[in-house]
Formats: sequence, C-alpha cells, structure tokens
Amino acid sequence: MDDIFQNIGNKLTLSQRIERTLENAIREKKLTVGSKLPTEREMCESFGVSRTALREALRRLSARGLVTIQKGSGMYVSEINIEDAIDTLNLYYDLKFDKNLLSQIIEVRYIFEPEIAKLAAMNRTKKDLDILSRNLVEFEKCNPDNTQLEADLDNNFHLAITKATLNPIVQITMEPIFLLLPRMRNYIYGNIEGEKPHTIKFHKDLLEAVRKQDGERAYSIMKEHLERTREIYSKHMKPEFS
Amino acid sequence: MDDIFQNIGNKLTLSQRIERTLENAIREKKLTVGSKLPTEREMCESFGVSRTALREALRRLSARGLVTIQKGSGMYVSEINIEDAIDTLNLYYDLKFDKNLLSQIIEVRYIFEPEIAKLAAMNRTKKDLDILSRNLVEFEKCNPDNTQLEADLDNNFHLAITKATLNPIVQITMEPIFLLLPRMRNYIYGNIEGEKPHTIKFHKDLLEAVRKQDGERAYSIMKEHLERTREIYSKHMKPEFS
DNA sequence: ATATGAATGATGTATGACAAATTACTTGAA
DNA sequence: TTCAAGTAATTTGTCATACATCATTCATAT
Repeated sequence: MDDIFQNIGNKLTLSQRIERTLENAIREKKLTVGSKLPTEREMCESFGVSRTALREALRRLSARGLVTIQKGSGMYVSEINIEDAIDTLNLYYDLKFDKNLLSQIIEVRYIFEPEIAKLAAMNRTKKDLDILSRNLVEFEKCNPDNTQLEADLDNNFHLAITKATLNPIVQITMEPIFLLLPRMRNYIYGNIEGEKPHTIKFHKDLLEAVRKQDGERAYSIMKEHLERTREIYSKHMKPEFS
Repeated sequence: MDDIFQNIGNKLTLSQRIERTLENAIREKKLTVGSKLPTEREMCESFGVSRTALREALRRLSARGLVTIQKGSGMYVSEINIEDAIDTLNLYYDLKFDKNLLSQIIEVRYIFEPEIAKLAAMNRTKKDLDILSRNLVEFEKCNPDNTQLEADLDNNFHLAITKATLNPIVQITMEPIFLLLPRMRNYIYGNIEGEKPHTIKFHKDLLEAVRKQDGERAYSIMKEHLERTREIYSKHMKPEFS
C-alpha cells in the first residue's frame, strides 16, 4: 500500500496548468482551428493569473504548433500541420545521429520503398504524375557540376513518390529520412561518376510504371535501383564508415 | 526587378533568436546532453537580454523537449526521447483524426511489417527469441476476458519483432503506429470472437521462422496474417467509420 | 476616392520585487 | 568525529508596471 504516498510531488507550475487547460480546449475542439483567442489581458482576467504566467503557457503552445502568435494582431488556434510532427522526428534523428545511421537508412529504404512505389502506382493522382514529370525534366537538364541540385532533385523524386501513396502516415515516416540524406553527403564521397544516366533511366521507367498504375513493375524497378544504390554506397563509403 | 523590395519583413523576435541560438548549440553538441545550463541571470548577461525574453525562449525549448527545467535547481539539456516525437505525432493524429486514419494504419502495417519480419528473422539475437517466447507464453495463458491485456500482448509481440531487426529507424518508425492502435480500439468492435487461436498459431509460426532465421517464411506468414486482419477489420468496423 | 498619417489596441521586451523550491552550509548534539 | 536538523544562499516561478514595436482602424487632406 505504498501508493498512498505516491503522486503528490508532481505539482505542475501555474503556467503548465494554463497550458494544459488551453491544450485540452483545443483537443476537444472547444476552440476551433483558425479562431482568434481572447487578448492577453482578457485571458489573464478570466484565468486570474498574471501576464507572465499566461504568456509562458502560450509560448509553449506556440512552440508545439498549437497556436500561432502574431505581434500586433493577436493569437490564433493554428491548424497543426504535418511539418510540426515531422520537425520533431527530425530533431530526434539529428540528436541520435551516429555513424551507423547511414547504413540503417539505406536498409530502411531498401525494404520500405519498393512497397511504397507499388502503393503509389495504385493510388497516384494526375497531379502526382505532373509533379513527377516536371521533376524528371528538371533533372535531365540540370548541370552535372551542380551535384547539390542534382541530389536534391533526386530526393524530391522519391519524396513525390511517397506523397503519391496518398497515405499521410507513409509520408510522415519517410520524410524525415529523406531530409537526413543531404546531411549525409558529407560522409559519402561525392556523386558517383557515370551514375546520372542510370538514375535518369530509373526515374523514367518508374514514372512510366506509376503512370500505367502497374504496381508490381514499380515495385521491382524500385527494388532493383535500391539494390544498386546499396552496392555503390558500400563500395564508395568513406573508410571511417565501413 | 521586384525582388529588391521582397523579404524584409520576416524579422524574428528576440526570444525566437535566443531559442534558435540555444537549439543550434544543442544540435551541434556544443551543449551536451545532461549538462546544466548557466543560470538565467548569467545567460541574460551574456546574451545581453532581459529575463523575460530569455525565459520565453527557454519555455519554448522545454515544450519541445530539448531542455528540462527544475524549479529551484536549474535548467538542463535533456536527452530528447522518442516519446517527445510520438507525443507530437499523437497530437497531430488527434486533431487530424478522421475515418481514414484506421485504414491508413492498416495499410502501412500491411506493406511494411512483412519486410520487417523478414529482416528480423535475419538479424535477431538470442535475446530477441527469449522476449518473443515469453510473450507467447503470457499470451496463451492470458484470460480471454481481459481483452485489454490480450491486445497489449499482441502489440508487444509485433513491437518485439520490430526491435529484432536491430535497426533503430525501423523501430522509431513503427513504434508510434503501435502506440496509436490502443486508441483506435474505441472505434472498432471489441475483440473478434474466435480469433485468439488463430493469433496464437500465427505467433508460434512466426516465432519458429524467426528462430530458424528463415526470412522468406517470416515474410509470408506476416503477410498472410495482416491480410486476414485487414479483412476482419473491414468487416467489423463501426458503421460511422465505414 | 485614394492615400497619408494619427490614434488605438495588440503582442514583445525590460525591470524590479517577492514566492517557492532546491541546494549548500552551518551548527548542535550524541 | 559523525550525523542530523535547521538555516542561509541560490535558482526558478509569478506578479506588477512601464514602455517598445507592430498591426489595424479611422480620420483627414489632397
């Protein structure tokens, strides 16, 4: 019966209680998205707290993406967007970053992305096809010396495929991984000689399969590409990463 | 040449600049995890700002899980844990919650988990086998009336498989999804009659394949199981969600 | 009717004071 | 000497007030 003595110490600060109150109101949709909150002075009065405590609560909420604050205008209940969720994951990966991460990322891509390509082929809209086509055009005419842009376009192609699944969970899962890749370039030897033609052909073939909604073909094209990528990276990886 | 007049207005507030400065220092590991930050007064002096501005910056950082603040003691760089990221995801799903989320989760599991099972079979350690075996025993002797515990054990089995891949990214990816599932039970009719024997057989077969490191077999067992799950859920989903 | 500019009201920052919690130190007794 | 209780010092939490800065509204002049 030790639980008699438990659970007393966790007294929340005043500003944290205010934060929770407002958060719950938002979660329960008592405060609707886009609506304007009362002014600081009004809320201070109704809560019976100082401006300091109230403001610190609202700072927390804005940091978490629940409200947006516009100086001179007011505070509004903001529509939490997918970027907020992804940002937190990004931060997490950033701080957990270690030398094994690259091979782990390659592995994850290898096992997930073929399935994603298949799903994208089945669910894609016409708009997705437009985005993919435009990316392909840009990639072809991109100056080969601009390795930065080239890699970004390659990333965006994969990101567009992910979005074409129309499944936001897939997007939330993969986007932080794609965002990590540019940072990993520092740990990999620059772009590989003579790989661009292959990448272009790969993008073309995959787009074609997605256009025809041929899931199986999209799957195998992606799988083959990532297999190749995996081999190349393992051959060219910097010594300290092998 | 209209760009002459663009892009002046996006001036950050003072507290936001402080927030970024500290965030970057943490990201770049200039401030190491667990270390104590200087006191408010010291930081105010070195930054040359008021306590108000500094405190609001730190409120934001603590809301995001980068620092923890202990009244009377001090402020510390906190190890951001996966729960912080998951919290944000939960909030996002809470506010974005719609009838599609459940089917999206099922879809993600269907395309990812077979590959995960395969990878787990190849990489699993002896310790993973122990965990899975123990889970299986507990599941078998679990009182069928305790649907809550039953579902938790089922979840833990899948989570243990995920961990057996030895790829933390896979784990980070799937954990939020598994944590989401209990919340969805309210939207599904209770456990399905007569499913337990099938689930036990499935767990047994999968464990056997993982023990033998037979990746292909683990893949197909998991795929078949999730196919069945998908069908059952689509049949039993509550009317307002169909 | 439009544009300029002043007035108003909102959030942002600064300062000083005190409250509350923790930590460090001192002191006293065994 | 050792340990414990109590006290002092330190640190964060809250309050109050004043002013700065930005956005909106409204009046006025062209």
